[in-house]
Amino acid sequence: MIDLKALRENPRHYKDGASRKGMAVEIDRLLQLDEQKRAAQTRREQLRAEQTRLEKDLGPQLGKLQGDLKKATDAAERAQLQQRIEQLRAAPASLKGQAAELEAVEKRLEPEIAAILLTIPLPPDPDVPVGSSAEQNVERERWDPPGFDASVPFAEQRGFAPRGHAELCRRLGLVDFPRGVKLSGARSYVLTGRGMLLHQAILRYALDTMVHGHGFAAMSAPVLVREEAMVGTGFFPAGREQAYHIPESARGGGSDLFLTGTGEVGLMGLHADEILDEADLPLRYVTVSTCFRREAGAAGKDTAGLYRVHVFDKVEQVVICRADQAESRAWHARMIGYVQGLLRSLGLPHRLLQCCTGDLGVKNADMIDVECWMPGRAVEGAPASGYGETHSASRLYDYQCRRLNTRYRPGGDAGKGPTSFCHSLNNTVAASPRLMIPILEMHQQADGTVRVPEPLRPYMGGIETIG
RNA sequence: GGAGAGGUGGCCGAGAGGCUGAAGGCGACGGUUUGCUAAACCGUUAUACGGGGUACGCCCUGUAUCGGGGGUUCGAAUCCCCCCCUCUCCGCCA
Repeated sequence: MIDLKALRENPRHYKDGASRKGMAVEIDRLLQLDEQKRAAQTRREQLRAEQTRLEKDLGPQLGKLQGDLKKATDAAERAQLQQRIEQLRAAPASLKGQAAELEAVEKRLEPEIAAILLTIPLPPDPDVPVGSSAEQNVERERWDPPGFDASVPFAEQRGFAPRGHAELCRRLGLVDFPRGVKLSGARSYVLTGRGMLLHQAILRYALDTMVHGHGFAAMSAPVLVREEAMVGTGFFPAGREQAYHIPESARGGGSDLFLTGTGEVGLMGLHADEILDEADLPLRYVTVSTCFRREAGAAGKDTAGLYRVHVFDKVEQVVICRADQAESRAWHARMIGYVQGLLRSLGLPHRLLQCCTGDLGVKNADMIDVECWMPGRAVEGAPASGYGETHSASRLYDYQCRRLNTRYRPGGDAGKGPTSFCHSLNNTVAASPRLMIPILEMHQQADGTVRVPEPLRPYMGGIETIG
C-alpha cells in the first residue's frame, strides 16, 4: 500500500508510476473522495468538541433542575421546569444529530477509499527500464558452467539430442503423471522413488545453504491463511483468482481461508501488526512450504511436464530491514547472489533478467528474475527460448509492510519515539519440481541416465547417477 | 463438540455512570547524588487520524481508542445486546 499522505502531496509521482507499470488507476477519484472525507471529519470533530463542552456545564444544571422538578408541586412550576430541561437537552442533541450525519458520510466514503488505495501500485524505481511486457525485460548477466555454452545447441556440445524432462522422468520412473491426473486433474503429478528423493534433496540443500551458509532463520509458515494475510502481502485483491479459496464461513466457521501460492505470505504475515525492535533488524527468514496456484488464465500454457503445476514446494527467502533505500538495494543484490551461488554449485546455466516496468506487480519497485537453461525447452535456432523462469527477486520498499502494519523503532513495542514501516524483500531459493527440469535436462547423459549434481548426493543416499 | 473463566496502557493491576487517557506498581528513558557499580530521590513515559504551524528535529490543537460492533443516556472503561479472541476441564482426533 502506498502512503496516502504522500499521494496527496505528489499525485504525479504515483500517476507516472502506474502508467509506467501499464496499470489503470483511479487516483483522481481517490483524492476527491479523500478530500470529502477529511472535510466531513474536520467538521464532525469540531461539532463533537462543542458538544462535549456543552455537556460539561449542562450536566450539573440538569441535575439541579431535575431535583427541583421532583420537589415541585405546583403544576405551572412543574411545566416550566420541564420545559427548561427540554431546552437544555436540545442543544447537544442537535449537535449530536449533525455529527452523526457527517459520520455517516465518512463511513460511506471509507470503504471506497480503502479499496482504491489497495490497487495503487508502488511506482517502479527510476532505474527500472520502461516497457510494457516481459518481451522488454533486459538481460543483465549470464552464467554457464565451464565447458558449456548455452547459446550453442546442446547436441553440438554433448554429442546427442537432449530429451525433455518429461520424457526423462517417465523413462527413469521419477514421476507418475497419469496417476497424478487421476487423483487431482490437470497439472498434477506424483513424484516417485528417486524423483521424490531428488525433489527433497533440492529443497533440503537449498534450505541448508540459506541457514548454514548465509545465516537465515529456518521457519515453518502456515500455507492456509486468512484473507488479511493475502491482502497484507499484496497478493489480494489483484491476484485473487490465483488463490485456492476455502469458504469456511459458509460452513459456519469463523473466517474463510486461502492456500498460499508462496511461503512469502506466511513469512511476512508473521510480523503483521507488530512493532519490531530496530536492533533485531534485519530479519532474515527462510522457509520451505507447499505452494498452491490455480493458474487461472494459463489454460493451454505449459501443460506438459513439471513446469507449470498447481502444487509445488518452494524454499523462499525473505528479508525485513530498516526503511533505508540503500539497505534494501544491498539486500536485493545479496539475495540474488545467494541464488547464483546455488545454481553454480548445481552446474546450471542461468541468466538474470531485469524485469521492465510493465512486468512488475503492484507491490514491487524492482524485480529481477532468474531463468535457468532448460535444453528441452529450446526451440531450434532460438537459444534464448531455452531459458525458463525459476526465481524471482522482489524489492518492495515499505509497500508490503505498510499493508501488513509491520513497523519498527528502537526498543520495539515498548520503545519510545516514532515508528517506521519496515522494508521487505523476497526471493526464491529453489522451487521444485520446476528446478528439477534444468537439473535433469542439463545433467542427462547419452545413455539416458542423469548425473546427480554433487551437492545433492549426500541428500540422496550418496548416489551419483539416476538411471 | 460439551462445561466454565476471562479480555483495561510495554507488562502487572485498580476503577463499577461525569472530576478517568485511565490510580498504584513494575519496566524503560532523562536527571540529581556517586571514585566505579548499585541503591535512593526527582522527572518523563501510548497510538492513530484530522486541522494549524515548522528552523522538516518537531511544536500547538481537536477527535478517537479500556477485545470488536451496535444500543441506553445530556454524558459509558463502567449499564444492555450481538460478535470475536484467549485460557482451563471433558470428549474426539493426527
